[in-house]
Amino acid sequence: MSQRVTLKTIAQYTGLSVTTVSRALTNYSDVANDTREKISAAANELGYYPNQTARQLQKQRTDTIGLILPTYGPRFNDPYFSELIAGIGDELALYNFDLLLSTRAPGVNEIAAYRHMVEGRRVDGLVVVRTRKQDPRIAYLSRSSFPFVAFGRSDLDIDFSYIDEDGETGFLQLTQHLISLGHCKIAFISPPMNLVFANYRLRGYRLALEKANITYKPVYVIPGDLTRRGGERATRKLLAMEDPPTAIIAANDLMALGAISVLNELGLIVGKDVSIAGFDDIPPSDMFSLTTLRQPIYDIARQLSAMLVNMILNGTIEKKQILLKPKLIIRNSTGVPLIS
Amino acid sequence: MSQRVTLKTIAQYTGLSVTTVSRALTNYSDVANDTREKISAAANELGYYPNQTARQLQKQRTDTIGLILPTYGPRFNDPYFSELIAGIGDELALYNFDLLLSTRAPGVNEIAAYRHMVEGRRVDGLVVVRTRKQDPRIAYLSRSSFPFVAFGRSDLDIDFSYIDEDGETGFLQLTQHLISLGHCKIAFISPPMNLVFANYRLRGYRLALEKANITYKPVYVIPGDLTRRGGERATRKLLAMEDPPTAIIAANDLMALGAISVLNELGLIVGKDVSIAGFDDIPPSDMFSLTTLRQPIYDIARQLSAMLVNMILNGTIEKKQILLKPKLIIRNSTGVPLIS
DNA sequence: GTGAAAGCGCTAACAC
DNA sequence: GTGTTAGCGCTTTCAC
Repeated sequence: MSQRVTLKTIAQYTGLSVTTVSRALTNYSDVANDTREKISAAANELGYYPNQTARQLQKQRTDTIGLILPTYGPRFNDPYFSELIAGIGDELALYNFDLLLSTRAPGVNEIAAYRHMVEGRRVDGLVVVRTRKQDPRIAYLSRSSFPFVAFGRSDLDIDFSYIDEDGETGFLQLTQHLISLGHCKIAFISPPMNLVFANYRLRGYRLALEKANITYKPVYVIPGDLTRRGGERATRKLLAMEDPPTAIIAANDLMALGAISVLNELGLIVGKDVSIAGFDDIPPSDMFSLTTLRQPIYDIARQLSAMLVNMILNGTIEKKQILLKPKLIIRNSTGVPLIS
Repeated sequence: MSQRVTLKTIAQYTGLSVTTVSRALTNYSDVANDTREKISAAANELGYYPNQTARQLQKQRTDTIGLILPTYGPRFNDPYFSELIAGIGDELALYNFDLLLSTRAPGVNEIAAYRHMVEGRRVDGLVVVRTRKQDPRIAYLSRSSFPFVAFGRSDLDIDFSYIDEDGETGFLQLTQHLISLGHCKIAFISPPMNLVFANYRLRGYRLALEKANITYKPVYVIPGDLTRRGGERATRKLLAMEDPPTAIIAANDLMALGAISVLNELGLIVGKDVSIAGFDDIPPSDMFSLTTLRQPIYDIARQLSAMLVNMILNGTIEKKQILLKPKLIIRNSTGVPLIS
């Protein structure tokens, strides 16, 4: 590898001091015009590029934000994450910020990964996704007064910036849609109950039942894990019941797709024999004509990143909370129940 | 934000020198046992965590590898990328490496993003994906003798490490499968032709036709862009021809899914009215019973990362080239053609 | 075994 | 306008 070109190299080459070279190259303060030109000519010629690490150390800023993906199990594959990353990446590009990414399963190592980024000063801020009720990440970041934004709320008594979907209202609407079609045996495949949105979504579901005077049956609520496999397992259980539901609401689209694939396998017709609905409206969902609640993940990710960068750049203290209404998308996976 | 704890803080606290503290904390050389204990006690108490930036500057190593996602158009969403990131992230976690990620459309800014990571010394190595025939990224990295590995080959006369799928053999098999079913009007939705794998895949397709004495018809080859929308557009064109194909091979699953969605829309039955096949075997593909060539993206990503980290850690010079055979997965999207 | 000194490459305060 | 000095936080000779 050829000898690195540093400010020193240019300084020696031009016979000027390192300081002057630095100033000329960052368009700082007053440098004589011909000096500036001489220096940038030399910089070009020598192929100078500033060492970001040195700059970071000096400026105590990394121009980087961090994201640690909570991956449950190996080989996670969730369109949610690719939309998220695309949104964050595209937005950060506008500010010349970089994204430092780790994948880590929730648990002990997880906080270590956060410490590494935070206390190791690898990033200027963090995006926290899939918030949990007693979220140790949020507790930790808040305690460290480190800049962060979250995709989702938490049950902690902590004031922080977030964007979230109003899952309660969403599932209220969705469940009411099914009820209006004539369903009263409606099952719910829930997310892991430590996730905050699990409660909101479940609450919306229960509220709709209540309003329609349908008795809430706990056996109809099966815990899922947000993966397709999880959706499949839960659906199999539900359909094996002696009094199976006529409609299944999954807490996200991926599990709903799992449900659909089980129905297909059993030769049941989606939206006829059993109605299915989800949440997210990820790319494949329209192809299955899945009734769902649309959550603009990409846009939310962009907005979150913008919020975070502004916090960092302006040192903003006040927190911003945004609650979005998901949009009900009715497709053919939900229909009137068969007369039984 | 509370005062940062550095080596100096601990040094003052314990009355020892910064050097000794550093040595004690990195388990280096000989430090008296009680000194070491005293120091780690103090470090714990004060909540010390080494500043990674400073360490990087000193060691001239970042323990980070870079990935710049070539995103065509806004809101890209390709399961290919999430599998890739998952694989890289999981593997890097084993080595305590981080991943620095950018999204950038191919073009002028793209190389700037590479320069930023390479010459700005932000990373120790790079993963290049979706290689192109005259790939400026590979040319650049090779010229800079910067460690990198690629997912895919290139037409450049450059020796570098890569893993690639044998697309030619794959598409030969896939096309022969369709021919054996009785198809002779087989269309091909190609990737952008500047991508290296486009040629291999096209070549496999043509080779199969040739071997079966089927005349190659250029009108049956439509350029796509690897997205679902692109697959839809191409399919519409193909089906509107006066002599439409009975089978459509798409260069990747995403475009194949686009083809399927057009067929559904037109009320045509997949695998019956028209056969469809793809490449990748991404998660949704099995749900559409898509015949495809399986490419283990996640595993390839892990292996690529391992190769790269080894190059970095051991300063390996010799290049490694791996060509994998994709596996033909026959499902119901391909069937015998209708008698016409 | 421990410390002093130098330096990674850069920016910033202060002189002149 | 430009140079000198100091320092970001760490590791690494080289003395003692």
